[in-house]
Amino acid sequence: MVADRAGTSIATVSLVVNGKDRGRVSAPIAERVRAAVDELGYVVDHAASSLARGSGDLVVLIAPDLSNPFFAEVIRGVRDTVGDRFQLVLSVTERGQQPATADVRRFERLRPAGILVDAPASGEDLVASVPVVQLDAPGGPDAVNYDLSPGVQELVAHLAGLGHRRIGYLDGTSRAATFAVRRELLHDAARAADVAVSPVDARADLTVDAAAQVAAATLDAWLEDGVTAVVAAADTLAYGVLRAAAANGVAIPGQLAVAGFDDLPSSSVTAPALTSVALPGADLGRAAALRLLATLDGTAAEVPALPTRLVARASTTG
Amino acid sequence: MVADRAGTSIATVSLVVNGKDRGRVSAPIAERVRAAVDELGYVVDHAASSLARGSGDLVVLIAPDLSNPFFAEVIRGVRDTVGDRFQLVLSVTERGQQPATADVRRFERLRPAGILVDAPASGEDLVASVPVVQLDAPGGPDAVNYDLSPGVQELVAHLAGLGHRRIGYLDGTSRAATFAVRRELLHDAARAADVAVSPVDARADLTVDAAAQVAAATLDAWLEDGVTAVVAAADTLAYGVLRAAAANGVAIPGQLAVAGFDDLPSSSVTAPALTSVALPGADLGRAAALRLLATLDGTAAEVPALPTRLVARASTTG
DNA sequence: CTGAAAGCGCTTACAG
DNA sequence: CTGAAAGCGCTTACAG
Repeated sequence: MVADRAGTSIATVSLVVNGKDRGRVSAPIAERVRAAVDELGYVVDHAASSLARGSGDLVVLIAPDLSNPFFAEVIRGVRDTVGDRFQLVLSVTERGQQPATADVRRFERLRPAGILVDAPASGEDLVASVPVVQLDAPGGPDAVNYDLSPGVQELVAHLAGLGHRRIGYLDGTSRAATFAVRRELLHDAARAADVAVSPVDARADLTVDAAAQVAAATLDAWLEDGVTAVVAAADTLAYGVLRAAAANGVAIPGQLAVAGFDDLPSSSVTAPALTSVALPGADLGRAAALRLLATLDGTAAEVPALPTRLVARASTTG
Repeated sequence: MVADRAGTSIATVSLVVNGKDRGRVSAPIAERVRAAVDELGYVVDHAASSLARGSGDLVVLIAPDLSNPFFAEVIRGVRDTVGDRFQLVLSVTERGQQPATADVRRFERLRPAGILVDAPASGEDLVASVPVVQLDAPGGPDAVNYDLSPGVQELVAHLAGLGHRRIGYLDGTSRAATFAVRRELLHDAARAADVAVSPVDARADLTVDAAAQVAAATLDAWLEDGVTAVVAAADTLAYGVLRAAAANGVAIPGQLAVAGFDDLPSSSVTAPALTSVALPGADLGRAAALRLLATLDGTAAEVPALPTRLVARASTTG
């Protein structure tokens, strides 16, 4: 340890550097240490510090593949909340994969203070030797979730109000539990509103390209089945429907109304602008981070589910 | 170390776990160790391992705020290349900030094998005790860059060919060097093609919302100045122009043609679809990761600049 | 082929 | 108020 060139012991330096010098180290000595630290550009070694301490100042956030811009919002919320107290590091899964137990295990090695897992594969048992908080993981323990019901009900009421009696559903291939919930809630709401959901099965990876391909292959089936509106499980999927419809001369919303989930920033500039159930990503990130911090402080805070609502735009209203 | 319940020494376990047992540990013993490891769910402690070894198996990628979906592509390229050999961890800056020296310093503590820095603030001296490769950092040492010239020239030729004689430019507020280069190249290409660039100054943060606001406030000035086409420094900025134009009844491309940089996936579904200089993000990530791996292997590979090209769509062609 | 031992750079009781 | 010492869990010469 170079900084004992301040003429003091290693232990004293450690105390000062970690701000534990209150009433343990005299002011002039602490000052000398700080000066030496500055001069030498010293920075405490994370590995050694974690080892000695038992755990470090890292918070890791494991998120699905970022091709869905929704996660950028979530990350921003986490980052703003975790702040300076911890160092946030991110990990993303491979394209189309959801975070799973193996990912948590791999990051446990880093001895983080805690782990955040966004949209994990359902049915995984995400326990670790450090606190874990899940995001958007309906049914999971220690999860912070959206309350999707109001948004979905608004959406169905909106479509029913516009006269749609039969809707198609473009699902994601994702194994995240939230997608199962979206589908179910939509079916429930439709039943209650006396709207039929077409049995035509369509599902795609969460990218515009993949969705456009699936939508192109499914458009005819939907129309033949009498579908007048398609709900996609995510905005990126809905973009694919928009693209496929444009390519095939299907008028939106004239022949087919389209809606999604997420309300991404770009959903206001699509052709036409997209109706979507807004899922405030940054809020989710903030809430989860807050919950993790509370757990670390020993003040386990229950976090209520986050509200969702419908944002109606031209892709349904014309 | 629990796993010496295999009836062997700690050292032997370490050798086996790290795959260094070839010709050092007998097969039956190695097998016994592996069995014990499996049973106990043992996983080597990263902090201790890094400490003893001097450096770990982490590769860190420091990227700007992810609200620009472009970076998701870059990350994917890096992830696919860095692969299993290293563990990729990401760090993102605060909204609107570029990676800087302080970020590199902070991650040095983790003793990564190497650090990748995407679109750093220009003028930063990003040296570290571990290899650093920069991405999209014109002028930086050890940088992997785009060759923007061909794309920009195609863009200007495209606009000139459509009869535009005076274009506006919506710049980003980002301090990343790539934005300075985009602006300069556009001016150069315009001069060569006898196209004027309007002196009307407009710059916005790289989000659709911010850009829409700036564009709304600038539209009149552009039109009064005789501008018939606007080039935005990034697609997200161009989306803002599209939104502002739609809100103000400015026809695109009739009254104003619009183009961007990046060619994001959603640029094919905007209203109208956006003309853009395509910057293949995943390729950039792959090239930079390859270069870092080569450096780590001692085989410093020079990586040529990545090609760019124009993708013309309805926002200019009508 | 295997094990005992030193050492990686810190932190934290503990003695002084 | 300060310092000497043990120990965090590994890896790697080194001796056997």
